[in-house]
Amino acid sequence: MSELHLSSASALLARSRQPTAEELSGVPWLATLTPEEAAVAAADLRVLQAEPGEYVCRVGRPVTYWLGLIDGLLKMSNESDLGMPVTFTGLPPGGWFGEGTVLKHEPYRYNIQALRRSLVAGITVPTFDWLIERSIGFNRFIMRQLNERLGQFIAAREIDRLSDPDVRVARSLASLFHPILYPGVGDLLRITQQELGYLVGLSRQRVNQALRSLQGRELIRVEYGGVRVLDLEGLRRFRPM
DNA sequence: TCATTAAATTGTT
DNA sequence: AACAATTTAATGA
Repeated sequence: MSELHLSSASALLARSRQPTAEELSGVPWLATLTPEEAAVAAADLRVLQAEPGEYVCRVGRPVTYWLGLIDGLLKMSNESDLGMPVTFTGLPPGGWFGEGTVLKHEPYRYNIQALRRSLVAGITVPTFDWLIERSIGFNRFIMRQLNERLGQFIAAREIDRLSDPDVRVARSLASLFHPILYPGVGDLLRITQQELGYLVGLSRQRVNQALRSLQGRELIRVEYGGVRVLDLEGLRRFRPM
């Protein structure tokens, strides 16, 4: 996988463009704003295409945007002081991230890398601050987002401790289908078995085996280039027999 | 629109 | 890790 990264905020800016109307509909929090607020936010919104392997943001970089995913798939990793990857989280369409660091005006604490060609959206920090100061709906969205993400990170730590590969795949899928954090996913998640392997830390073969085990229990349906969830609760509760 | 070909993804060993 | 089978995407008549 290539090690491209954005050399600076200006590089990101140069490659970005204004979103189309269809792309705007993929931004879940716009609907929580008043028409006036939404107009301001939409005017500031930029989108850019991230290539596979490309870093959207890196640890330590100054924050210039609050970012979200419209289409594609990102991998979020958190590194310890020693540079050892600690937790991985998949980031499907509809997910927005970095609000914690944007709020505090601190450098990014995560690496965000595109697993495949992805369309990333962002608003500038001043606009983010403006919405926080002004919009009740936006604050509600952010508060719920922070709360849900905290729960997700706790779940991710538990998943890392699990030994049974089938359970790990089941729980990881369940967190990728989180309806509040990732409203853009729907019931069909576009992810290849290879990509899922990267996220869960398993070989593609083992992921394939786990997926058809889960399919055998009517929890999911394996499709070409994606997974359809039939029973989200069942995935969360899944235990090997 | 259809047929052909290449590329991506899956299923199996 | 390798291979065959399947699905999708792209191309051009």
